[in-house]
Amino acid sequence: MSKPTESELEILSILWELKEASVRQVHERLAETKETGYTTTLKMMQLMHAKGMLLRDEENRTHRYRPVVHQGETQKSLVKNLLSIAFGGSSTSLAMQALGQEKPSKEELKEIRAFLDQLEKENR
Amino acid sequence: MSKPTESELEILSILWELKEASVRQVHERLAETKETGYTTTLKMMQLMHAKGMLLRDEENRTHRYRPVVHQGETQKSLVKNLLSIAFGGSSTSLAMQALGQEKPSKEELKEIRAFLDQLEKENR
DNA sequence: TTTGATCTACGAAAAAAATCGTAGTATTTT
DNA sequence: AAAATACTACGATTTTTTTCGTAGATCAAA
Repeated sequence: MSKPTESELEILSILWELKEASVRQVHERLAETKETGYTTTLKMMQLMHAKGMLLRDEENRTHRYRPVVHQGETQKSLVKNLLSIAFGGSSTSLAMQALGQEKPSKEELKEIRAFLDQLEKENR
Repeated sequence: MSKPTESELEILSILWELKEASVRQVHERLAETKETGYTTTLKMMQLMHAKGMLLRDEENRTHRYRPVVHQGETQKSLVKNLLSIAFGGSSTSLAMQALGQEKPSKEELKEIRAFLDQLEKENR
């Protein structure tokens, strides 16, 4: 599947969170942070549906949408792309850049360390 | 400064690596992975120069370009953006996603662990 | 049952990004 | 010095993405 555009991603993240939603719901969320018309959101979601990015339940007059791709897969390809295009492929520097930005909590630190141990173990 | 587009980033990363280059050099590198015409690259770089993203040395007939923004700053804003738009702000999951993608070497693992220790120390 | 609100569909336009051809010069090669 | 090659400038077009108005249908409220 082709890479979602910036605005498609905005919609996707809302849907990932809500699991499923109407255009109205998505639009309301979008409008919190962004000046945009209802029909714009509608069209956007129709397009995404046409592209196969969203599933649509047309049972009721108010259609309900769900994302086709899972957040994890999308994250993976976005990271992959970012990695190659801006970090010269170095996941280490990307990771550090991220962690420096939004400091992890104690629990998260633990989690990351465990993850690193895991990686190291596999690596031989 | 506004966020670079995908193709602008491609050019930027080449320039970050070479520090400074002619259109021809950049184009040659681009062409390795991408089907594209010379004048397209030229125009692109002229545009980026006009936008203030690239410096241009016009001393000689063959102009030489250099990036204005540093890789680090750009990485920072890209990560920030990705974090909020696709990872719900969780740097931990972004970091793990990245590290899982491109496994770090032993040295890098060390580096990351040191970085984590550093973070933890600061955090109190 | 009329009025108003809410939806979808759809066409079209606007805006943003990317591509490319041509012209005019300078430089190098033959 | 003629011919081939390498550059830049620039306009224009194409492609992609985003925005929005209008029409028609359904539903809810007065």
